[in-house]
Amino acid sequence: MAQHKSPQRRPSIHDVASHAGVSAATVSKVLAGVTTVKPENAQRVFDAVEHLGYRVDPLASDMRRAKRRIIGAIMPEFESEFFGQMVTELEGLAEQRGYTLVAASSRESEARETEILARMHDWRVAGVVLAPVRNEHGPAAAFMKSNGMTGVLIDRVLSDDAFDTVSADSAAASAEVARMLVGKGHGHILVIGLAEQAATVRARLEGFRTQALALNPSVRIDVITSEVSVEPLRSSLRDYFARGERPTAVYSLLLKGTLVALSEFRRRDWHCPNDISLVGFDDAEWMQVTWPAIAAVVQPVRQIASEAMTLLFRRIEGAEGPPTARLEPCQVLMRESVGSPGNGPHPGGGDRQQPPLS
Amino acid sequence: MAQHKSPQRRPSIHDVASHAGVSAATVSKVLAGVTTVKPENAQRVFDAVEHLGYRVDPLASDMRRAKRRIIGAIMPEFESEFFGQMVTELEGLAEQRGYTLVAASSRESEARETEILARMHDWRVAGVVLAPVRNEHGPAAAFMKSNGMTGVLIDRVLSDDAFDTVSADSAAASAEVARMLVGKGHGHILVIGLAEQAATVRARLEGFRTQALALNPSVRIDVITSEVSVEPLRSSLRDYFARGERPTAVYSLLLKGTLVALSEFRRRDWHCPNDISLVGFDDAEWMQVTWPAIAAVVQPVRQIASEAMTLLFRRIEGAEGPPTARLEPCQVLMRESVGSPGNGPHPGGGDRQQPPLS
DNA sequence: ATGAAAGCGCTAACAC
DNA sequence: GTGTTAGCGCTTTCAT
Repeated sequence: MAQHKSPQRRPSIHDVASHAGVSAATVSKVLAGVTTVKPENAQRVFDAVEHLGYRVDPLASDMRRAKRRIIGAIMPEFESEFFGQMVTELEGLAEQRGYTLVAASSRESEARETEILARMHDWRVAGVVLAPVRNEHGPAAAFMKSNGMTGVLIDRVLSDDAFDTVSADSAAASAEVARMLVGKGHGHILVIGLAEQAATVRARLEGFRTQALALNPSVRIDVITSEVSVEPLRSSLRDYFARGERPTAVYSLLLKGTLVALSEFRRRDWHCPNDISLVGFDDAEWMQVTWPAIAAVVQPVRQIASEAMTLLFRRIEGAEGPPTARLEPCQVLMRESVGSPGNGPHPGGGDRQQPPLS
Repeated sequence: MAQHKSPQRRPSIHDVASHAGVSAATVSKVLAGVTTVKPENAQRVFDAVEHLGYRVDPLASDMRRAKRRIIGAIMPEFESEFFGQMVTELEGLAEQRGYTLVAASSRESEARETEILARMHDWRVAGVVLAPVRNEHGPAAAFMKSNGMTGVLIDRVLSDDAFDTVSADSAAASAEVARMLVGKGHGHILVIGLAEQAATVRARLEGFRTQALALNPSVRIDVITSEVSVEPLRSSLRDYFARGERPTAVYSLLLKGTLVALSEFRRRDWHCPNDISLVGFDDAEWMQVTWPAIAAVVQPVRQIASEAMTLLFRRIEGAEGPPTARLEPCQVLMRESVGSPGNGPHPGGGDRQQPPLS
């Protein structure tokens, strides 16, 4: 039980040393677990530590070290469940190994991403977990490379020639979605996404398309993507429907797209799954309580986080060898938003017909 | 433009000093913006800095300072939009002032909360923004107090005798919800919440009850809360409905409760707003795209964050005086999940009747 | 087995 | 104005 917690100056290693009647160096050794210290002295040190409520100052301790026990994490945003969980996991994993995690949000900006990275470099972080805004070929990864930083790239990446990468197996998951949709008889499917996240989105798209066409060569797959942000995507989608296109199912390659799709369905008073089916990449808690529940691809957050940290620490400890590119399997959650085409009312070119509600 | 970015040893202040032909102390002064340096020398320093690509090591720099330029942030979780946005805001605000934000999730555990705080104390953070799991009277705040840490308490707090507090004006927002619900003719309303977050939840409950009864003394207000976590709440709610209770509206005092309410409505095939109305504390992006859109109280995240940081830095800079307790106004977003009672089918004790969907 | 000494990279007094 | 001198709190040779 710690006592003497004076709100003022915290005890330093010297206080412990003098209290234990040994030198600071010995205290340091004892606390580092060096076994060559006389047990009796070690015990005195432990007693002094407890008595004074001494705790190592990680900042001072890191000063003398080559690599500081800090891990940087850069996520595109913190607002979604996916990245929120990711940060939580990474934090726990870092803490387990005695490291402090410093997380920052790039707010979907590559410029900010590099600035943050520079700041983390200033801190001499031991390693970085970067979830790039776009993909592994952006300026952030380049910065890390040219500054000899050690890191792991996650999420919107496929593989890299300098860093280990870990991401969800988008292609496989998308193929499974294709199997389900085509299996249910959907012959005209719209896929929506943001193209900037090139690597991942392309993988998702290709995985889907390949599997769908393999199962039914005559299936029609339309694609709407936006280069920039989510609003252009909304307009494109609106135009697409306005010109009378009537797919029986929509597959959104990202969460924001799922939201956009739902809101456009609302505008037109279309209900899932009778009027149209919907599947989205990325699950969220609300998707199982809405009416209808929304089918979704669940990314294995914990596995990605844990694999990323394992690889990262391996590199921090000096592991050599070519970078690895891990793909973690996803789970596809079929829910009520997916039905068979032609089962519901599905009025021809039907536009809005009634006020919303119920 | 920085050059000579050797991936190896980064230039130190001494490298800059010798390159500029001055002492390290002078470099330090120039970089700190001290004006008593000969302009010519200052320029040589800047040149050297640019030439070498020198950047201050914040860790080393903090060593000599009393307060380190680090702010700690502890949130109950990162997975919800509210806390995700909060961290993003806090991070930006800290960065603006040249501070690094270290964020950690207490994962809704008071024990972990204190551990994190202890670790942050080890780092000698200049200040802490704590969003306590329960309220301002928990062990975390006590720890801060007894260790003389400076901090601000946010979100699940009302006021404290040692720390400034900033939170949403739950009571006022709840009163507004009451006005809307009672105004629409609801005479039997169920309020659900988690009681542990005592301070805030009680404020919300009382704000609601007081206003509702003022408007219509005969309104019936049932309350279901759980001490522990969300699952008991679900059971209680299920029991409540199972025993035939049939309020015309539900007001959830927290996001998880809204989710639970929706999923229980689903179980019974009740639709909003025809079968029952719903309003939730805490808005989320999905609430406006689901069918129906869910009415919600929006907390002013940015204002809370900005006010908290302002107060915190004032204290860090040594401001004295009694702690303040700020309440930031919320916005109530009425949406389709709220209707007038008796407008829809609303079958008496009606249990499930049809398969779900549309 | 232990301690003295020398820093890590930087800043703050205090001379000059 | 500027440099010298001392450290911040800790770790790490390297004598002893």
